[in-house]
Order: sequence, then C-alpha cells, then structure tokens
Amino acid sequence: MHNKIDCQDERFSPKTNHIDSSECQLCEVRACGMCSELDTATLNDLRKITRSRDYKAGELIFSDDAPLQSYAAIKSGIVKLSKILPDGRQQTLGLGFPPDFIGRTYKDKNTYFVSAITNVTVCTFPRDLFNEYLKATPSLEHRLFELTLNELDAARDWMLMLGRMSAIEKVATLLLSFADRLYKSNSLQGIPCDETHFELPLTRSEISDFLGLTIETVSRQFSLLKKKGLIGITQQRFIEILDKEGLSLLAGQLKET
Amino acid sequence: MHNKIDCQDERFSPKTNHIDSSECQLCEVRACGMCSELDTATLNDLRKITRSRDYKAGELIFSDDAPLQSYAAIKSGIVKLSKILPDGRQQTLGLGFPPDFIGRTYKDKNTYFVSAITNVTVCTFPRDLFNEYLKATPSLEHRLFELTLNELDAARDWMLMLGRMSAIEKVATLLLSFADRLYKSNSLQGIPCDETHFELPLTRSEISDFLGLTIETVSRQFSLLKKKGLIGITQQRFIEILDKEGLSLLAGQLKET
DNA sequence: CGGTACTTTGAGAATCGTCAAAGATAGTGG
DNA sequence: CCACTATCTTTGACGATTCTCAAAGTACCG
Repeated sequence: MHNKIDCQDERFSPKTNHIDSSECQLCEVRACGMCSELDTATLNDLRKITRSRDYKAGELIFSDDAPLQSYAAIKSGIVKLSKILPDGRQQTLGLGFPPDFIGRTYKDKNTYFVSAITNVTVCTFPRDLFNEYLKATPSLEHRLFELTLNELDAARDWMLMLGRMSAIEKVATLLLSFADRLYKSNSLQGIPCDETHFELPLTRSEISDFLGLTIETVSRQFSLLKKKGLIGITQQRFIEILDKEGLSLLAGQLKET
Repeated sequence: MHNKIDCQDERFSPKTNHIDSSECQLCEVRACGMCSELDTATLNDLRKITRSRDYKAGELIFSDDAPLQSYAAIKSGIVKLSKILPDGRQQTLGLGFPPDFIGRTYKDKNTYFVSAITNVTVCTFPRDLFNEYLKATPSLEHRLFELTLNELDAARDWMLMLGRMSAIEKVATLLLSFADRLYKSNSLQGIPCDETHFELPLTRSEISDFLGLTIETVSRQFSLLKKKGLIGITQQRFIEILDKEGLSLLAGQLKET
C-alpha cells in the first residue's frame, strides 16, 4: 500500500510527507497552479495520493532516462530542466517556479533532467493514479494544457534568444526576465520587493548553461554591463538594474529610436 | 453569416472552400491529426465551420501581431513558425507537417509568424466557434494537448541544438531529422521512398534561420559533409545519406566507441 | 584561519559572421 | 531552343565574437 503511493524514485532522498486538508487551503500556489480549477471534493481526492517532498539545492528530482514514477507540482523554490549531450555539454531548457507542474504526461519518461536550483518543496503524485485522475477530470487536463502552452511560449522565446542573440544581448535578456519574474513572484506572495533589485538564484555556470555560453563569457558580459553603468552587482549575486531602458535596448527587443 | 465563418484575415489570398463529408473521410490526416479522437457526429459539426484553404509557397498564414481570427490544421505541405527581432534577425521555431495544428489556443494572438514553405492546404476554423467546440469536447482538447506536448518536446530538442551544437553538428542533426521525418511522412501516405534519399524542402536561407547560422556557414558545412563522403548532393536540394552512422556520430547524439 | 567553490580577468586560438564575387539553377520571353 | 534575368548557392578572404586554457581574485563555511 505504502509502496504504491510512495513511488518516487528512492535513490534520491526518500522523505515524503502526507498532506492534510488545511495545507491545501493554505497552499501559496492553490489559486494559480494546476489545482486552481479543481473543486473541493476533487482536490480532497487528489490530496490523498499526494505527498509533500523536499529537495536540497542541487539535488536531482527527475532523471532523463529512468522511467517516470511520479509527477510533481512546485510549491516553493526554483527548479531547472536540462538536457545533456553524450559528451557532457549541457543546455538548460527552462526554469520552473511555483506553481509549475513537472513531468511529461502521456509518456513514461522525461526526455530531460529536472533538478533543484534552490531548496525546493513539491507535491508529488504517483504516475498511474494521477493519470487516472487526469482522464476522469477534464478541468484538470484543461489546466495542465494551459500551463503547457505557457511553457511552449517560453521555450520559443528562448529559442530566438539562443539562435540569434549575441552574448551581451542574452545576458541583458536574462536579467530583465529575472527582474520581472522575481518581482511578480515575490509580490504575489506578499514579499516586499522592487523591480530593480533582486538576487540572482543562478550561479554563473547555471547562467551559461541557460544562455548557451561559457562561464567566462557570461562573466565578461556582467563586467561589461557594470562598466556601462547599466547594472550594479554586489556579492556577485545581488543585481541592481540602474538603467532599465538601456538594458532593454541592449536586449534587442526594443527598436532604436 | 458568411462573415462570421470566413473570418480568416482577408489581406492574404481570400479563397476558401467548403468541406463536404466525403472529404473528411478521405482526409489523409484523419487518423493521426486533431480529428482522430472525434466521433462522426462531432466531426460533422466541426466540418460545418471548417473551410479548406490553399497557400502558395512563401505566403504568410498567420502574422505575429494581428489578432488571431482562426486556427488551422495542415492537410498537406510544410509550414514554418518563426520569430523576428526588431532589427530583422529571424529564428525559425519549428516546422509544421500534416497533421499539425496551428494557432495559439486560449490567447488572442500568435507570438510568432506562420508561413508556407511549400504549397500548403489547410483546414481553417473560426476562432470563436472553435473555442466553443473545444470547451464542449474534452476529447478534442485532449488530442490538442497531446499534439502540444509533442511540439514542446521538439522545441526542447532544438534548444539543445541551438545552444550547444557546432555548425557542423547542427547541419548533421537537421539532415538526420529530415531523413527520418520525410521517410515516415511519405511511408504513411504510401509514397515510395527510402531512408537515405530525400528532397530538402528548405532553401539554404531557411536552413540557416532554423539552425541559428548564416547562409554561408550552412553552405560550407554541406560542402564539408560532401567532401567527407557522408552525404551526396544533387541539384542542391536532393540529399543522399551515404554514411548514416558517421553522420550520427558527427551530430553528437551517439557516444564515440 | 584555511579550504573549497565560485568568479573574474587575460592571452591566444578557433569558430562563425561579414563582405564580395563567381557559379549554378529555374523561369521567362523572344 | 536559346539567351536573359532573378534567385539561390558556393567559395574565398578577412574580421569579430566566443571559446579554451590558465591564473588570480573573491565569497562562503566550518
């Protein structure tokens, strides 16, 4: 019985916890995540097969080859999706923020890795049971469809960046994107913040994997942006956007006037 | 009445045709496309709001800024999705083959261009009416969800290519991908073909937009592959794969032994 | 305080882009 | 049938951007 439910791959930290009903009501991502379309009864049913689980920064959540045993929804923290070429070259495909859903529905494998960038808490759902819910609950499938469409939009935006932008444009684009995303995410959770200051949750190495560059090139672009007075950097991770318009111009999404 | 149905943007070739019921039965993409999950009654309903439409090679099908008036399903031919930076740099996001669906559901705009690579025939559906069908028909939404997941998988494969592959690897990957896709597509339609000979439907310029390279670099990689004896080229467009394993090795997806 | 991991900076090399020109192909009209 | 043109492709020379390799600097943690 317990086996059936706790079917997360046990090679990685095996700790999972049951979810009680008050937790769902209090869940920060209840309103906008995959659960947002579910009525209380359905949510309660789903809750019974759901386990909460924590991952430390850097831990692997799903591998790209092991059969997918469960799906997950991010409650807090940031994850990255990535692919690796046989010779070790790595490309990050996108980031997952709360309340993103992770796992490839309708296939028994992910074709990419999912790993924790920061400490992460997720709700996990055993694959087989969740699939049955999905089949029986069109509103849930509808919500997942919408989330998937958003992911596809994001993937295509990054394709333009990867294929056609210079190193400096890529870095400027990433910074603007983070400023926006973190601001919205923090505001939503009631955390005081402003649009121009934020902490980059990624190392230079993670950034380079995301932008299709090397660490050194990324570092050079940061130095360049600082020298141009467009951004300020403190402690390597804390970014201040000093000239948002200038940065947007560099990012190449605005037409020069 | 006619306005309501023929709401395709009229700036582009305005010719549309009604679909009669026998046409749906004979449709080449009936079995695997978005219609595959629909029963006869639903299909007949949908058919009433559907119009067939032809586009010549090169024609624009959907723009990236005009409000989306209709969706479409590809019956024959190949389309490309692309984005353009304000300064004119272009990136192709993917190709659409029969029976792909085109158009962003649940948003009133595409964020990319869709244009015909070859001559193309599509079924078009007025947006408002189709949305109502979609809401009322979970099986249709399920099918579109599956197609979208496949698109997302494809987009992520190309992200790895765009971000981390060298020019020669990109070209090798593209050729292998086309050999496979065209072989499957032709086989499905009963067209005699083999896996090693095919006609590239893209110009060098379209290839370069797809791979995130320049025309010249693409051309040089073709010459290189020819010189290495991995491929043969006749009339610039007809490709013969002479050494599939060697090409796969170059594409970087196989581990060197 | 020392060790580890991350970041920055520099020098030189490789890859890819730019500019230019010549070669090939397809379509047009005489 | 053959020039003629427009478009696409190939090739070359050169330059710019990015990568590689190496070393020094900085932050973090016990």
